Amino acid sequence: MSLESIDLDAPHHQRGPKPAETALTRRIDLTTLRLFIAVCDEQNLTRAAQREGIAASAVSKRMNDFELAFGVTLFKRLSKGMALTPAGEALLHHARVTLLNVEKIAVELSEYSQGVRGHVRMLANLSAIVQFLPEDLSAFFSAHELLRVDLQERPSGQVVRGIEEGAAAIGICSGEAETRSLEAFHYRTDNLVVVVRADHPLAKRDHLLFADTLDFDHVGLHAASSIYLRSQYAATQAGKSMRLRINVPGFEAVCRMVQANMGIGLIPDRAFEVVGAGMGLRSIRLRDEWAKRELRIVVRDAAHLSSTSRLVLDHLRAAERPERDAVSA
Amino acid sequence: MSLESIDLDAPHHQRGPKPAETALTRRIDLTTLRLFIAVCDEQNLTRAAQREGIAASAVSKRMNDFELAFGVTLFKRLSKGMALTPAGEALLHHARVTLLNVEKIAVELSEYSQGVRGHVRMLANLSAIVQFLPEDLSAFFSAHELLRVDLQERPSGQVVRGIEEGAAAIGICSGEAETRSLEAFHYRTDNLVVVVRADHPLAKRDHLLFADTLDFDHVGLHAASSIYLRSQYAATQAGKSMRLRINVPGFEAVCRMVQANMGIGLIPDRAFEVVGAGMGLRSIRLRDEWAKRELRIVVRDAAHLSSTSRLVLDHLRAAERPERDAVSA
DNA sequence: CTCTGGTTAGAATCGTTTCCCAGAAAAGCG
DNA sequence: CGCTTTTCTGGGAAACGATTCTAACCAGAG
Repeated sequence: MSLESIDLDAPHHQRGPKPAETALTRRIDLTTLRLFIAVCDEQNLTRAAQREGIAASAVSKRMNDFELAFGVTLFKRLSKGMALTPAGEALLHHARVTLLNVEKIAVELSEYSQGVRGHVRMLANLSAIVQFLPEDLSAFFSAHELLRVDLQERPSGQVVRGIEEGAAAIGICSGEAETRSLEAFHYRTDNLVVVVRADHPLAKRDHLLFADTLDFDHVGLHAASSIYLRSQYAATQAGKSMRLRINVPGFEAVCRMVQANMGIGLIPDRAFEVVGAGMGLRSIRLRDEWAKRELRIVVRDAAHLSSTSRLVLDHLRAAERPERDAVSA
Repeated sequence: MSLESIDLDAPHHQRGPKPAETALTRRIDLTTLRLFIAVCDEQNLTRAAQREGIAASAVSKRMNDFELAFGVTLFKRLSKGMALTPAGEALLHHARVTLLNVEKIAVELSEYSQGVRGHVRMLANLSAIVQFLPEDLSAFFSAHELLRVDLQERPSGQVVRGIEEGAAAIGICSGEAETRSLEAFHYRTDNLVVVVRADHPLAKRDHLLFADTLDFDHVGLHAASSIYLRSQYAATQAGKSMRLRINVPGFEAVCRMVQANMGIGLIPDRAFEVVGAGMGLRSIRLRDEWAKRELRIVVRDAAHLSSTSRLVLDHLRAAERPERDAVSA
């Protein structure tokens, strides 16, 4: 049985007939799962029954029937209550995530019942979320009040993966991330700036080359961030090293650290305007070519996007033009 | 008299913070979700009913009741069949995920019914999976035939996150990853080696300093990998730059690229033995101190681990000793 | 023997399915 | 063009099946 158990997700045929599996799948129902969780929580069938507002005997029957149906013992019946077996623990984990999912369904559908007309799941990296999405999405919402967006932050690589797997419809990632089989569109460009205290030797400069900053301590973003990766690489190219005092998660944290005199930071220009403006810090534009970065929109298949997602996609794609390219018409 | 009206005493102070939500959650059941998916797939209620082996009117009723319960329209009823509304699409997505989960439950419980005694979910980084886990786990399975392990590959940072969130019980990540609130144990150490073609100028060397390799083109791992990060940093420290021709995902791909004369590669020693041995390549040990790396086991709370997970944890922790530390007995 | 906690039995109840049919909209056909 | 046929979704009554309830029973610990 060696490594067979390592998750091999063989893509079965469309809806292959699952001979015995289907029969068992049908014997699972949410009420049973809910009760099962209650019993696990309380380690006591009677209390679980009270909590769920149902007779204890009914709970007992459900648990027994379930065990019988699967030929599995979920609990050890002790005189003091019920204790999970390993099989029970396995079930508990899956039951929890399943019910969590069901709650999501209820919440989302309730929103629709209260007038929401569409839902779009999005993944985006930090730069996009901090700099552009708030305004773009709020502009979008003012035109489409009844739409909702579920936005989650992920590093660019995970964004691509999430879109590929269908976890979300629209993703925004760094232009350097491999988009593999996905369709990609230009979204925005930003420019990295150096963040320094007002009393820093570099504070009076108008613009800089990254190499000029390498004589000072740096505050870095977390290691998976593309800014961190890119600046490390640039330091290497310059034949110098970057003196990192600390790595923090998020642009605001970078600014705080800069404020606390831990070093200088490197963040996108718009991010500085948003999170660092009121902190008495200075931002200095980087002239290096790589400091001008692209953010891209990725989708699995633009042609088959849901109408709602398409609205969002079109809006995001159109968002930049008024600011930079004059529309020729 | 529906169930709501039978609200006799039952003071549920326990946890009733979801007044309306709970009620709605209870109106969702898996049969309805399954039927709903069938209707979406077929875009036709009658065919969906046939496929599920049930009367069409029953399906119709379920769909209508469901829509009524949530005050939502899921389908546009066309004369040619049923077409999803945005609300329907949202539901479809979640319904698919939920049913997939339920199938996992059925599969896993079936395994238990066929004798499996325990299940452990693991996350590990690539280095661990390629180098050590196959042997360690297979040794483990030969001692515990009736246990199962679900192993998924993730970059070290995501491993930590997954363990924190309870997505898995045991994680293995780079020693450099921040383990935050997790408990961490030593797992193994490996040593990076330089992979070169047999006809490469460095091929005859017995050992190297990383700095010696910087005059040659490199084949890099994907940007999130700790090897890539670490070697970039080392190049910086050495005051040189690393000339990267290409980044690839996986040790075998690195070796293939080296074979194809794209440059030299940097991978762990054991990984070379496993994936690069038969490719006519040479591996040269790196003497740099940082090239000796640690892999760590992380868990959320070793004291409260399930008995099955504990077996795995103990096995993994004990795995290295026979090779390095002689047991004093 | 008493308390806690789980299980069983039988009756009442509730929900679901089925069957049959109606209405509505295309599609086929003279 | 009008008529019939097909296809599809919805509605109602009866039958069936599953779940629940009450009440009693059982088993171990203190």
